[in-house]
Amino acid sequence: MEIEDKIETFNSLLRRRGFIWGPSPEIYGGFAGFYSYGPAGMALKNNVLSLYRRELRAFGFGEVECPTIMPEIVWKASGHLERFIDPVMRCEECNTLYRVDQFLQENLPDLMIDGLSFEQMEDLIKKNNLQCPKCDTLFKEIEEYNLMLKTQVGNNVTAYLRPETATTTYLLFNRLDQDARRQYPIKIFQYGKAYRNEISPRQQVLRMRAFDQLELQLFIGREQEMDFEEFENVKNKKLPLLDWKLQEQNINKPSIISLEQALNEKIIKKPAYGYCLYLGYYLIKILGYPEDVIRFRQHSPNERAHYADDAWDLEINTKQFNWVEICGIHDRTDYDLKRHGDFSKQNFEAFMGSDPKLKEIPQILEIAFGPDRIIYTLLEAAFNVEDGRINLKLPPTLAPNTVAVFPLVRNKENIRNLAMKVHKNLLESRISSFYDESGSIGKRYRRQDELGTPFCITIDYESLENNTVTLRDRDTMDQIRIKIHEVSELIIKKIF
RNA sequence: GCGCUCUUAGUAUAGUGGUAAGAAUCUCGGGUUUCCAACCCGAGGACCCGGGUUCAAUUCCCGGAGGGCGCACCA
Repeated sequence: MEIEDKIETFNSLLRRRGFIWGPSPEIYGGFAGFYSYGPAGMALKNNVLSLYRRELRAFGFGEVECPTIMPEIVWKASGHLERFIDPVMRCEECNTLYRVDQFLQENLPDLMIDGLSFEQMEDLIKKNNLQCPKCDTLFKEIEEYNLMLKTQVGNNVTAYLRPETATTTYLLFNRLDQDARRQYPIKIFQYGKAYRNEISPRQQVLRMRAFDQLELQLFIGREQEMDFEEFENVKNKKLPLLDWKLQEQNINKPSIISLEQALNEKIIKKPAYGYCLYLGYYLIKILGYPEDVIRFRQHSPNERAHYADDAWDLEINTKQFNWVEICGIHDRTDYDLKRHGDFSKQNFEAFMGSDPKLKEIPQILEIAFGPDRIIYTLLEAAFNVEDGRINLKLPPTLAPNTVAVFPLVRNKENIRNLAMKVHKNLLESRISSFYDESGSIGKRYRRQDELGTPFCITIDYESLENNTVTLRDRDTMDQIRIKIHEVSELIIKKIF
């Protein structure tokens, strides 16, 4: 079969080899915006997550897990109830849906539409006899389109599935403050599902209605944001930064500059925020993305979320979907804790600076990863077709199988037995080994190449004589002979 | 959500108003095989869902679901 280096080949690989399936449930025709991971995809995701958990521990982060459903008051306080509900109107004739605020701004450019209530917007429509541009039907009433999924809990109590994990982390603030013994910044992350009722989910797992988030939070004082010890260690690191002023000039090539320079040129405001940019970059780099597919893109002031004072997206350049945001870094200020303090009647003020008399509400810096987007972009970046051979160049630590073991031929009992023994020994060392004896040896190598397995071990006739095996490298296809009793040790050494 | 378009084994496809929907790859069993998708034998597996037209629908028509593209949307 001819293997072509095309995006279609990649898309079918995702399904064939059990990375991503869907939309789920496939046997019932599918439900847009919902996908499943197969064994290979899940192994990859878990490997990324274990790596991240190890790294975050080293960077001083603790992990929490909160419920995915929260009562209405939480989302009132967070601002999501207000901001995640869009005013829309539907043409009764042709059923086209319009975003009311944008429609009004276009048709009544002299008026200030931002901030008007639903009733005020409805009045404007009636007064101006606005009609559907497609079929000239008059508009009637405004409906709500709620980007949050609503549900009922217990005796008809309204609740919402969380549209982000971050808010649920903030609700723990006074617990965390005690737990951390008031040492700032408090570094916490949460991994889990979030839900958004996207109008039209597309682009596979890049815009799902149920998706994973991995969100890191720094609770930090105003003084510490500007004088941040850990910034000193990273200030010379160079990052590809595309600030919004560059974008305004239609420049889309990022400047590769050090964080210190970015701070001096006022591209970023706070050292602690610069540290967050670095941390986001570091965690993405260790997954093995090539340098030139990564950039940071700053949000323009009107693109920012309701809670953000500054926001940069870490984006990956993909073949299929161009630049894709896989991580967002937000300066959320004291917005969240202020609001939750007000709504819950709690006092979240703490002594955080050098003045022992001055209490303040902590600032929050957030680094939000979309693990599903990481998995997709990582797979796409790893996908290669080399001389008709699919080679998924995943970093060895992340590959679903670390090693595969084959008997050179399957009809020689002693070769088979030795191969199975080698495989079993690897498993006993808790190395994820895969045993395969079906088909020709070449076919077995290719199967593993498609899964990104970095090493293949083959037991041949020589193995029977001198207890050695061949170790084949995925990328070079070169083989070396090694002693059987050194296999596990060597694999571990090559991987870590 | 609107418009256009598409939907056949796991994957990528051929084809048809009427016997057994065809080949590839794939999977399983067997044979062969001293290192990169080799070969031989045998087997398995599909017309997205619902309704209509018709003696007969996978095929034509309508609706739905899902995918792609464009528009809108994307904290």
